[in-house]
Amino acid sequence: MAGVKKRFVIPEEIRVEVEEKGGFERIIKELPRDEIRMVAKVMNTLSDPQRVKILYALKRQRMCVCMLRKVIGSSYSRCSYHLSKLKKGGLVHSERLGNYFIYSLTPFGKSIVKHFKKYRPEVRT
Amino acid sequence: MAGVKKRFVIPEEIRVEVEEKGGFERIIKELPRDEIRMVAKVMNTLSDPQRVKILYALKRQRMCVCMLRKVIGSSYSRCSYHLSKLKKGGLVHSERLGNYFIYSLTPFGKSIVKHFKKYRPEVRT
DNA sequence: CAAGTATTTAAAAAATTTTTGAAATATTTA
DNA sequence: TAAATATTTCAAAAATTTTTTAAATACTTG
Repeated sequence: MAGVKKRFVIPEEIRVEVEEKGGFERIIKELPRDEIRMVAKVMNTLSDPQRVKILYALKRQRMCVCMLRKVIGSSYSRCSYHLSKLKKGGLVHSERLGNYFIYSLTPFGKSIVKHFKKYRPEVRT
Repeated sequence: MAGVKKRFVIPEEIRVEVEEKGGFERIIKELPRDEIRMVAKVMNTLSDPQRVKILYALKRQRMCVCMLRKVIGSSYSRCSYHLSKLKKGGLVHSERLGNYFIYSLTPFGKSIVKHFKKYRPEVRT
């Protein structure tokens, strides 16, 4: 009949474990929604190798856009697009120096770059 | 004239810093290409809030697909799509239990989830 | 073995992201 | 002030990712 919700069944072996933790609904309710959103946002900002490369380069040395575009091998506008994403994500910031814009890591950007090594599968423990 | 490469100019203030580090070319050459590729890959796998949510849920409790799809509120096939991405990224693995597939974090997956808190801007130091 | 359940796969459609190329800005220099 | 330089912005095109729907698998149970 229409509108009948089919009850879903958790396999026995798993249900035991779930009950020990206060039930499925509770596990769901206790997920840290804000943290999840933030993590996904940062991950998304860095989901492109060129943007990650920019971050690595800036970790070593602040640079103007004409340098950064050499680093990733791209046009100005492409580089600018990536930089604006990184900026919107709060990872880099820029200041004008004459005709140039000098980009560098924000404290937040630095704190993240610091943990990059965690993302090498070699680290599997 | 055609084919003339325009030499790019690094602003004075920056060039001093760059020379101290052995020059621009060297900075570029020493970027850890493999690490950059790996970082971007992991970030890319987790660039979606639903996938991050799955990881958080699995950190707490191994689950079958019918549970995970409730967690993220989606259809089977959508959930399956995300799971296959996570699997391809080496973050989760699955084992059959009768009619069910039970998903859980790989050691690599666990090692990464462990560092999620780093990705909250509140952590800015 | 037929029917039911859980899940995956495949293909097409929809949505999002990235790239490109041209034009707009702002600053410096002649 | 005109010309040159560095960079951004915008809109269209191209590429990629995600969603949807339907069909295919594989296991379990009657």
